[in-house]
Amino acid sequence: MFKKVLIAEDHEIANISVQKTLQDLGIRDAKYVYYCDHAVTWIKNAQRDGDPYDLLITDLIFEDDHTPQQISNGVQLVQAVKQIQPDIKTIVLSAESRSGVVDDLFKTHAIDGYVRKARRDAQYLSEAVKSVYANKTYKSPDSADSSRVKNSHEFTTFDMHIISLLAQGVQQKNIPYYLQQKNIKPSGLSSVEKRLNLMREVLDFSKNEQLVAYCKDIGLL
Amino acid sequence: MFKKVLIAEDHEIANISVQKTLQDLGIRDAKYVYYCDHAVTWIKNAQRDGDPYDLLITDLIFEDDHTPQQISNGVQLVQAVKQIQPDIKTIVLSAESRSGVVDDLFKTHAIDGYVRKARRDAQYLSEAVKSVYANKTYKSPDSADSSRVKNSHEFTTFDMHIISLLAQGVQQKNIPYYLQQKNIKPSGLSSVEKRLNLMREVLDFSKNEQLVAYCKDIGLL
DNA sequence: TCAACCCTTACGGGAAACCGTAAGATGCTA
DNA sequence: TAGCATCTTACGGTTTCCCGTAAGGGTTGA
Repeated sequence: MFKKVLIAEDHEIANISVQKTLQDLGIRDAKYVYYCDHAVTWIKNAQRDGDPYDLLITDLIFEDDHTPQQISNGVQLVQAVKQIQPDIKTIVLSAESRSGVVDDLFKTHAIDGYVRKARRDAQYLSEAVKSVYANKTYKSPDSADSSRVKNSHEFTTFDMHIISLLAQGVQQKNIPYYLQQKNIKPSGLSSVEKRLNLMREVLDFSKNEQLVAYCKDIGLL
Repeated sequence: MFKKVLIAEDHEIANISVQKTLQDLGIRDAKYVYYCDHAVTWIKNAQRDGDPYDLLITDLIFEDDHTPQQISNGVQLVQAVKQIQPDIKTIVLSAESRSGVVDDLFKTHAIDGYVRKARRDAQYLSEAVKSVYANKTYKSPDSADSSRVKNSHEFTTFDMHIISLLAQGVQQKNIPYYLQQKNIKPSGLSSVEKRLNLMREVLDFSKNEQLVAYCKDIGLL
């Protein structure tokens, strides 16, 4: 089993339980911190001292309490930690249920496990730690049934820029201007219109409001 | 200190920590349940056996896991329990941060304490239990900010119907038809337009896409 | 080099949404 | 009941959006 584990979780109540779960798994050396910056410091120091951590368990959202922090959320923390110690295992523990966000964690940030804070989260966390220790990835069963991909659409960054601008209240006819500002390749109004039309058609939508709602739901916005 | 305490909290991780917090306060007889209906049963039986509970600690939101329940959230639970045993003390433990909701809990449902799930929630919970035992109400300090109401907008059910229909892809000009179907009072197209215009103005938005995004963000959709 | 192709952009007609104005309906008060 | 206020609806002109067509611009391959 893992020897050294670092827990980054701002909620005291959650933090306590994670500690207890790890104890029940026979993990003695568990350090728990309430801020992302502290987590980075401990990872750094352990690495420097030749006694690195085996596993990082982190939340996604850390609440701002007016203590200025360099790193303010779990995604940034995972990135920073992997830069310091690329071989560290990571499990994310969060209430996030949107499949887009969770899938992105595995795909883009190469996390090893995801446990959604829900009914049997302690049990699933225990299973996650065991799975990850066996070099397997783990996703708690109640999280993210991304199977509902019916007639899904692979959103490009171009798509996301457009939808993001719409959600910010930019008028369609002004979108080309904003795209040029960011040096995004197709910037013509017709291209924007064509792309929106395609997205709506694939997803069987009729209005842009649906696109915005859909992207919010799956966590792309 | 309280003798008998009942904890209703579906998240295992949170439940474990609440138990531990109570133990640290010297409370031995703490029963913990994961469903509202179970809570009601235990309150009833204890009352019947002449050994009632002194305190109920409950979450607000209980996730549906396909186990059919009579009572599905903390507000309903508090109401039901007070009907069985009016003198029981109640502390709500929840992530809810909207001051309106919290204030309503104290005013309408006469709860004795509120602890927001946040950084020092375990510590605040401990303080809450002690305060409530001393017949004082308690509200955790971080749940206070009712100041962020800047240019907020109180959404009516009418507003929500309109935005919901938009998010479902209904064309604006067809919304009157849907409103009539549901016997919603103003159903004219002009009324819909006026209302949308007002909402956009109050929130300083220019497009309906922003309204949809906003409602998704604050959990109204 | 030319030609075929794909991607991007420009244009124009028609539909929908936006917005101001005013007429009608409802409700309250004197 | 008359008068006033408020809410609802109807109607138009303007803007924006939608969508099909076609022209420009770059790449590839014979």
